[in-house]
Amino acid sequence: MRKAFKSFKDFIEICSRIESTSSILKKQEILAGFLKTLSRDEIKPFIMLISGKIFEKEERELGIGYRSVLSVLKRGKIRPLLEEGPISMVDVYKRLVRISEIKGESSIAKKRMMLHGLYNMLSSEEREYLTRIIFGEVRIGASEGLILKSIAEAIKAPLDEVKRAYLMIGDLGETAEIALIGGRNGLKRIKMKVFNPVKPMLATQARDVKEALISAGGRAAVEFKYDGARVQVHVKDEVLRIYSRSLIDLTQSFFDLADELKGKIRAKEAIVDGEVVAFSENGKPLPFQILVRRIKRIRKLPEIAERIPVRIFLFDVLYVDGKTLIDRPYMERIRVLESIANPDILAHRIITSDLKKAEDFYERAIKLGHEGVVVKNLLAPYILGSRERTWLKVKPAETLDLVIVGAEWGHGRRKGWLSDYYLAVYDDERDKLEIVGKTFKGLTDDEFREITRRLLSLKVAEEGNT
DNA sequence: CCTGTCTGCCCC
DNA sequence: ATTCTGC
DNA sequence: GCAGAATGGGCAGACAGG
Repeated sequence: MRKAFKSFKDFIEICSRIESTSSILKKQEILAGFLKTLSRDEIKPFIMLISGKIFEKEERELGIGYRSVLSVLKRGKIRPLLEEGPISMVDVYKRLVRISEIKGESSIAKKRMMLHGLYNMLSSEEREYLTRIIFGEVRIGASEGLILKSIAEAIKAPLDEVKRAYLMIGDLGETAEIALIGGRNGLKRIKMKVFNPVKPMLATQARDVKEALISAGGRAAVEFKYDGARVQVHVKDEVLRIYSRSLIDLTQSFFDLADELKGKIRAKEAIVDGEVVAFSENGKPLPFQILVRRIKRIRKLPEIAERIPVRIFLFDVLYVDGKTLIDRPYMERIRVLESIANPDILAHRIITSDLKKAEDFYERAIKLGHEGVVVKNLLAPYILGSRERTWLKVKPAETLDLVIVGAEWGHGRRKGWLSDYYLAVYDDERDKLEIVGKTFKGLTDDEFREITRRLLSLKVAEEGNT
């Protein structure tokens, strides 16, 4: 069957049809229908454009943002040298890729020039969509979930099969390509593979240890929750790579850790899950803000690495030597993890049904400078890319003593009250108040009246509305 | 060199 | 990361 | 309760321009 090439205009038409449809099922039907008419080279560009991403896992960036678009739009339209036919959907995508490839001196000007050329080929409606694509804000209600459903519908496969494949490869365009070309068999062949990072499982919040322990089944694992960056470590023979939560390769940023880990994971192949934490010389954990200085740093990385040593704490394992473990219960995975990893790179954990012991463990985590704990159901499988209630994080609520240093008269319902408060924190070292923010929430009407009265009695100056 | 501006499926 | 909203 | 969309703060790299 021969398929007609899609113009960018066809793409826009589908976008606006989906956007103006409120029913999710209808959107899905339109999308599935369109997917079926695409030739193989058009699948990936289409998926990327409609989800407003241009790139998925690639280490590439567009380098065009708000400022560049604004400057290009201000230039207005120029007359094209040749009257060209309608631009194809794939061509628009390729041009965006080409823009991303421009680097080095005067690259910004060149990028803007190319963008200008592209805008000039488009109608005003097409331009609007292109702008939305560039900002990653297509927002027509065709997000990840709907696209997966549409792929499933297009090839008449169960949604779970498509989802499973997507979670294993972590790339929507590739998933669509495999599904639409290779069908259900193509999807089934996809397996978890080393150096193919997958989306990590996430935890939901619990109020306190008691609530967490009860909902985790009474007897549960309690692990330290570290204040660092979530990472996935992949090993095969002598090669080791470290990926971030969003599947970015961070091996370079943590080159020292990567080296150290090679001798500490005893498996031919493995994918493990953990947290990287910065430590001070005296062995105290440092806050995330310190760690982040190493992430994606290039300049003076060795010096920074020396100054900010990091440790890793592994708490799960997804794959070992050809075996995918995500469907196995937590306890079994932990046993495997303990059998392949050195004890000094494992997250601190206890397994208990005793609330007192769990709470003591939590207190100890806080005292040692960690964020709190994560309480885990012992039977829970590892659900890729999902926020699950089988993992419950508990951390202390942030509280701060603040002083109201300014207020604005309210509008509408709050007319006559001071309702917008500037808050400051007292800086001991410099003996002065530092404004840290502003709030207008969290008070009842009576409290507003009371605060207005008290603030007026304490007033030192007034200007305009403030 | 240094400094300011823009950008980023950034990290949390 | 958190917060809000619509389903 | 869930998923999606919107939001914030801070940080470093790349480039432009002096």
